[in-house]
Amino acid sequence: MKRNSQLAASLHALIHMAEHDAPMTSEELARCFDTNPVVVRRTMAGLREAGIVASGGGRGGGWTLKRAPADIRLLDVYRGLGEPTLFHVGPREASSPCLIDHAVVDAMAPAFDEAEALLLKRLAAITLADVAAEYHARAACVKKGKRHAT
Amino acid sequence: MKRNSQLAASLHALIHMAEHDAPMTSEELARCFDTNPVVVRRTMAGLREAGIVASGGGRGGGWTLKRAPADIRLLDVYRGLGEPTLFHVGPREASSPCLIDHAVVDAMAPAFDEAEALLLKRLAAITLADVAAEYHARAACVKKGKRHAT
DNA sequence: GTTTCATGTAACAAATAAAGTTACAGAATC
DNA sequence: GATTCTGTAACTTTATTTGTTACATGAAAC
Repeated sequence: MKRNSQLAASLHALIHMAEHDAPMTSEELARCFDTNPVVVRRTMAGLREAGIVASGGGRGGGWTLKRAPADIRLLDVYRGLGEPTLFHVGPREASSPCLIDHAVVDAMAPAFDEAEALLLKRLAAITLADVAAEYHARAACVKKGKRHAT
Repeated sequence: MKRNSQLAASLHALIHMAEHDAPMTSEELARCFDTNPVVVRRTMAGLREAGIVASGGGRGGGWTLKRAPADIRLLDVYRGLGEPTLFHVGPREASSPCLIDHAVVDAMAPAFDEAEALLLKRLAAITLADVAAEYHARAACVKKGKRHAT
């Protein structure tokens, strides 16, 4: 099944913005992921409303972080994207009037709810600054020629 | 996004089979979910290989449970379905050579891995017998006229 | 104030994947 | 041997995301 990559892509974009002094245009960002400027704008629109990024038009315009990276939790980004459905698999709405269908949904739901709660908790514990630090660590390794196996 | 309902549908089917003495044909099961017999066979094929159900052709043929409901964990069913991707959202494979991409994936992965582990653990703790019990409880309520709000 | 460069958004096209369908071969009962 | 079921391949349909085009709007530079 096709995976929703908005969250990963957004984080990627946000780090680029954090590492960049001037605003970045949609086109610059689009080149980073090999996608389309309009896709970038669409995705960023939600993050702007969530107060995570700001956009400016005209010459020298583009996208900038509105908060410090340490102040942006992955959960915030996820929410800014409109909280897309987390699970592929899962109890669909009990569609039929069949009681078995309801029993199945009720039996499965707690497991998925718990997993979702844990995931959101973890996403709340990671900030953009953490991801940036991870990136800098990697960049330092590469400079020293200690490239990872991955 | 479209949700993979195979797990919920399979469980639904398995309960029907548990409640039914004789083998159930693909067509009977298909009617339960308002779907197609071929879809049922396709889904059940994996469960047969996992040793959860058995199928027989010819007159009086159809699908039967191969193990006791108390012996069938939801996790087994999930595995029998080929372990479809659990998450919609999530770190895609780090596609670009960009180090930031890798950093993002590495930062997100533990959160998703933990959530997945928890979910699988919960699915391992629920058996088909539990779901059947949930169903019987509901059926009893309806008989007594104490229908749920849901 | 006009030009230029950027976002904002609507409308449409392409790509992808699940689900549904048709068709027919193969196996088990009667 | 006829009937009734599964097994499976091939195709169609449908839903959703992603990509694209087009153009209106707004901000800075000159």
